[in-house]
Order: sequence, then C-alpha cells, then structure tokens
Amino acid sequence: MIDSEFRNKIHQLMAGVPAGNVTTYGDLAAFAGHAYAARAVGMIAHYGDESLPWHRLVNRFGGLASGYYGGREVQAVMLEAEGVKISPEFVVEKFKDRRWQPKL
DNA sequence: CGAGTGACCGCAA
DNA sequence: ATTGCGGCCACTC
Repeated sequence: MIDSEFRNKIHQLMAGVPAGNVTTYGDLAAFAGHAYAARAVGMIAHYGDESLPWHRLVNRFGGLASGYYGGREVQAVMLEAEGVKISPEFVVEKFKDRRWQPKL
C-alpha cells in the first residue's frame, strides 16, 4: 500500500532494481524528490516495509548498511546469491560499476 | 497530540 | 586532508 508519494517513489525504484545490482540511499532519495532525505529512505526501509529487496540497498561507500534483518552477513549472502560480489568488509566490489541508477 | 529517534548524505571550516 | 554540523521523511513512545 502506498500513501505518501515519497514512499511511493522509494517503492517503485526499489522494486525496479534488477537482481545483481545495488542502489544507494542518496540516489533513491534524490530521485524521490529530496536529495537530502537519504535518512528517510533508511527509515522507510526499516519501518515502512518488510517485503522489498532492501538487501540491494547500500550506503554511499558501497558498504552494506547496519540494522538489516539478521545482520550484514545475511545481506552480503543475499547479494552474492544475486551475483553481487561482496568483500570481506561487507563492501560491494566494483560498486561503481554495479551501482544501478533509477533512470538517468 | 508532541517530541525524539533513525539502515544517510553533503557541505563548511 | 580531516572533523563537525545541518537537513529531510516516516514511524514509535
């Protein structure tokens, strides 16, 4: 269910992220209309939804976020299962190349 | 109803 | 180059 347009955008973009790619909070927030609302994206991810592929969400450095269900290790495994290589430090390898952009 | 927190990012000094 | 601060939205107590 979608109420706020901001959340709607996040849902749409998040659901549109193809497996094997990752996106960042800043990009989602920017495409949602608020480049400085990256924080809100994280909140929506944690409290707003639970059935979306949030494991494809990474921070600006390409590192897995914290507070994820189960822990970063689970998220890392999930990403690897989709074809994304994760470094031992929980950082997406070639993140710059794997960084998926909503539309651009 | 009001206030605070929270999975972040960008800029300024 | 590094450190510190501000700002957005949503959800909870």
